[in-house]
Amino acid sequence: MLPHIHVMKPTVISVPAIRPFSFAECLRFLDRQLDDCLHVIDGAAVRKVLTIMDRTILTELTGDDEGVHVRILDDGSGSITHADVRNHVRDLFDMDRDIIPFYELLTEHDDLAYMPKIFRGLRMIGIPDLFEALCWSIIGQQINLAFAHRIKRRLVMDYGSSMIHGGAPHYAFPRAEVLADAKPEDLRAMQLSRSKVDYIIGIARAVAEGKVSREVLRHMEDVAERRRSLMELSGVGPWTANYVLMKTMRDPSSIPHGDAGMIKALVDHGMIADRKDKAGIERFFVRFPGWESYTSFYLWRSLYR
DNA sequence: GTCCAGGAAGAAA
DNA sequence: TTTCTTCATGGA
Repeated sequence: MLPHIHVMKPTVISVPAIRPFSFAECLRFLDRQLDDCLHVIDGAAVRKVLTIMDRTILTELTGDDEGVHVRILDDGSGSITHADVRNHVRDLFDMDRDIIPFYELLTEHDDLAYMPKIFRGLRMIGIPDLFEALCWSIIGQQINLAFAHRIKRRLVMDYGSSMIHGGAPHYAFPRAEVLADAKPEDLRAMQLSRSKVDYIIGIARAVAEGKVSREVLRHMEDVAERRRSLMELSGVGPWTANYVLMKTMRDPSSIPHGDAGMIKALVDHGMIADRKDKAGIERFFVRFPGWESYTSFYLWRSLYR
């Protein structure tokens, strides 16, 4: 049996994007001082454990205006192909989308025309793992993001796996099979509400049993059916369903209705005067057909200037 | 003390 | 069907 030998020259995979693309702008969104435990910002690079087809690898992502460079720091079991990594990163940074039509719509809007300039190349950062997206959105319901990240960190550190690099652990979100068997009182101790504990365990079981997955959703007739299906899960309302459709399923037309941050951005931009002006919000989005998700994401981005 | 955070479910009206 | 109430906690 051969001894395990470390590869001296780490593998680097280049992933080109459809321009305009800006890795710096994507990094800016990831680095919001929110202490996200699922990636580590290190200067111009971000280290992140990627879960691809149920296996984990540790990567260091850098990039420029042309794309992303993926350095494999730990290939885990070694069974992930470069093509799989490339496809995963393309999805994570939404790199195959032509966002010029979106920029044209923004430019036509007097109060948002600054966005294609200031945020140029920003892509909607996704959450490829459906279970993570569901849990994260449930954790974040109705509480501020800093608090939500603290709760997520406790959950991930207790139930997630990690890969060591530079003496520091890098975490992957827990598998549904693990959280399906978690003790409710242990989750409750992480300052999740009793309701959210029930939601998360229930969804973990549904995902572990294969009742809910990206594949199951993808095979449905249309977005409306996917939305209905997600909302059948206890704990998933309109906001969460649309958030998951945006971040995981890459639906271009889902709006996170009721989202506190989005509404604040609309008020800040003078699009609506009253936070509960639903009709005003509907009127606003009429100007961005097919780009409602991106518009919501750029509105979120505007909150961190 | 009050109000708001990247809401949802169950009860009440 | 629409409108409260409750849930959890922290910060402004």
